[in-house]
Amino acid sequence: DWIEAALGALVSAGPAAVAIEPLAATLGATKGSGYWHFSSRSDLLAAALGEYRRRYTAEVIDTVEAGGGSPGERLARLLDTVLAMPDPATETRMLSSSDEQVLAAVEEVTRARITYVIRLYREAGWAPAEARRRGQAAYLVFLGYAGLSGSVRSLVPRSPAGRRRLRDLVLSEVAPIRPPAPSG
Amino acid sequence: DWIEAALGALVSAGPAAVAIEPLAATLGATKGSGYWHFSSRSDLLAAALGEYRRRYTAEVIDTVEAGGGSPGERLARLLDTVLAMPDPATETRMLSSSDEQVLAAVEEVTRARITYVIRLYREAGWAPAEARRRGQAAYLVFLGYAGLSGSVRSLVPRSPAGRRRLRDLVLSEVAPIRPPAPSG
Amino acid sequence: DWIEAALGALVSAGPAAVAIEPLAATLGATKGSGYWHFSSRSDLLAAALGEYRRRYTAEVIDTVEAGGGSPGERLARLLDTVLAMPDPATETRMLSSSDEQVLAAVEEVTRARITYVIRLYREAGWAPAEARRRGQAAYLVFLGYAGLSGSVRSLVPRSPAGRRRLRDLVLSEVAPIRPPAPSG
Amino acid sequence: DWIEAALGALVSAGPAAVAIEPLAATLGATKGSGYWHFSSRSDLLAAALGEYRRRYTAEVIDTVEAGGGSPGERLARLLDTVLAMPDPATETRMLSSSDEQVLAAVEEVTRARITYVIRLYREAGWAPAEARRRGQAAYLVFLGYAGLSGSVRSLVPRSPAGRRRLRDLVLSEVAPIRPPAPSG
DNA sequence: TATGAATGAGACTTCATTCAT
DNA sequence: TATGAATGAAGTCTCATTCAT
Repeated sequence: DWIEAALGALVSAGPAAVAIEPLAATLGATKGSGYWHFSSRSDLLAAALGEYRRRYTAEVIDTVEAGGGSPGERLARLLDTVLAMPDPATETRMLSSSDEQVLAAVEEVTRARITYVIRLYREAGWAPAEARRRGQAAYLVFLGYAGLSGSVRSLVPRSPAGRRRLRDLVLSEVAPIRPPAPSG
Repeated sequence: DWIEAALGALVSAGPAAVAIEPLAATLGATKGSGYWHFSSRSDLLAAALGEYRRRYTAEVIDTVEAGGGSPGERLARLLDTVLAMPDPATETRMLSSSDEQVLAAVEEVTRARITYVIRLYREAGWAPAEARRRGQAAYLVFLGYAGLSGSVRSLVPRSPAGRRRLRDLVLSEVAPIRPPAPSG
Repeated sequence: DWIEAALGALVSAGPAAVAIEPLAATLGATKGSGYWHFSSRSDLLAAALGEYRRRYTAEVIDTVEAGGGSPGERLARLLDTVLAMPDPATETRMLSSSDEQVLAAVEEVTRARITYVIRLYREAGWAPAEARRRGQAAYLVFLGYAGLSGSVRSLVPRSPAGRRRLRDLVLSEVAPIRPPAPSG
Repeated sequence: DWIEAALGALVSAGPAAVAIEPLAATLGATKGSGYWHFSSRSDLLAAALGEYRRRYTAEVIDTVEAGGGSPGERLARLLDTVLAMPDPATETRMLSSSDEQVLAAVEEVTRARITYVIRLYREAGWAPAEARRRGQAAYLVFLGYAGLSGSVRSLVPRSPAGRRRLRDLVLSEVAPIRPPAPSG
């Protein structure tokens, strides 16, 4: 229904597309109906953002955690999941919105995600400062990947094998999760 | 004049802001005037994108090259320059556009930039495949940084010192430019 | 309940405010509920107007009459009452409505009020034509006062003392109720 | 054109009717055209109110003054003019508006008109306080007349003769302009 | 080289009203 | 006796675009 359609618009076309009239047209409903469910466009957007926060952050983390395994295994699964997401450009569209509401949601999900990644590095045995650096670096690579995926696909690995290679690059070189061997 | 104002709008507010009506208001001109200079909004946007390509890619590379030095020194200067750019969110806004024209420009500048970075890694002595991987990783980090800079500033280093630290992180860990010592 | 709220809206914001949606919001009820009680907005308005006719005309006259006294004393009390009414702008709002229903109510209350005032002048001993003239003049002053009270408060006496002065002005000069002394 | 139509709507149907879409329909133009001439509905209303202030206050006073004569003659001409105005309900509609803009205009014209009437009484030889009382009383009668004219026509003299009688009532009884004879 | 005027599409919002349950 | 859901008209506003001068 409306929330599903709003989330769809948000993910596939960005916050600007979360508007009552076009969604009504999509749903075969009238705008009056939209204004029954949501008191304003802003209200509709809030609902879509709430759903986004849930599905694109909390649920992903929960699923990864539910799978268990070592921090490295979980980070690998997390990367596999997020690199395989359809519409990675969603991330970039939200990041580049100038809407306060959107920005607040972006801040929240970003913080939650980075916090989780840093936690994985901590669990893997890295010292706090080092874990933070690596977690941030890994997240920046993800965002960059999402940005390019949405536009210049030719410059970014899109095949499963390519994505696996990128995942391994992050895991072993960009921000290795396996701590250095105890001694030289 | 119009092109300057259009570039300003592009850089500070994104492709969507490159529109004839608001720019006319900014310039104290009339919409009719805008349509004399540019046959359509698309035409105006094309001009702004051309200017963007020049100033935000070619000129930056030329300046870095003109400074000379080792590949490592040049990459360091390049990072210093792009991390210090005002409005880093511009990158994200362009990346998230759905306009074909914008996307074509994005593809062109992205390709040129990555090609240059890869070249630096080549010059530093890395084998082609390795240089490509590192160049891409470095560019992804830059894009991620630009994305966060435009929205969640609190999560990204914005101070000169913080930027220097990020630059060094890229140079020495994420995608080291100094090739491994010949022997163990 | 609904009628009370409708009368409140009528008196404090005019006939246009007697609408189902806003009243439902005020009452914490739904629009559907409103349409159960009243078949249409017009029906609701009719109910509010009926209540208005009762409370703002018949009851006022009855109360004044119940107080007894000479015609002059009763007119004085009537003026005190109507000049002290909260929301005198109600009168003006109804007068300026273009709704047939409202206009019919206005005609009815106006006729009843003027008739009563003329009766007081008749009882005070004035000849029919003279009583009619004075009654009308007195009512016009009241309406003018109500009009200004709702907008340009600074130009109209709002304090109890000011209202008393206006009342006395009407009673003794604008439309004196005490008939001229029989002899010079 | 637009201003004329806006004034027409204001005078014949009240401030609420001064809206861009309906006027566009009336004029056979498009709303876009309206938004070319006026940046907003508020802007259009401001223009209409400006015109109203001019024509329904300043011009009336100027014309009356231009005719010359004693204060009594001028007040008589003023009353003849305003009692004969088409759409007297305009006054009531403006008085009962809740729009700040409209109220400000109402305050301005009311003040200007009452000031002028009081001046006539002063010129006729009345002391300041007395002139003020009479001026206000006369204006209240005018407003009351305007209110009833717009709604309950049957209760108000509409014929030229009836209006003349009302004018004379004001001039000689409600608020006599001829000062009392110097001595008993 | 512009300006002024206008058009029309698209989106926002408010309500009176209807209707199945 | 309601409630929830939906419709549609009417008004708001912003812009890209066109065009005569």
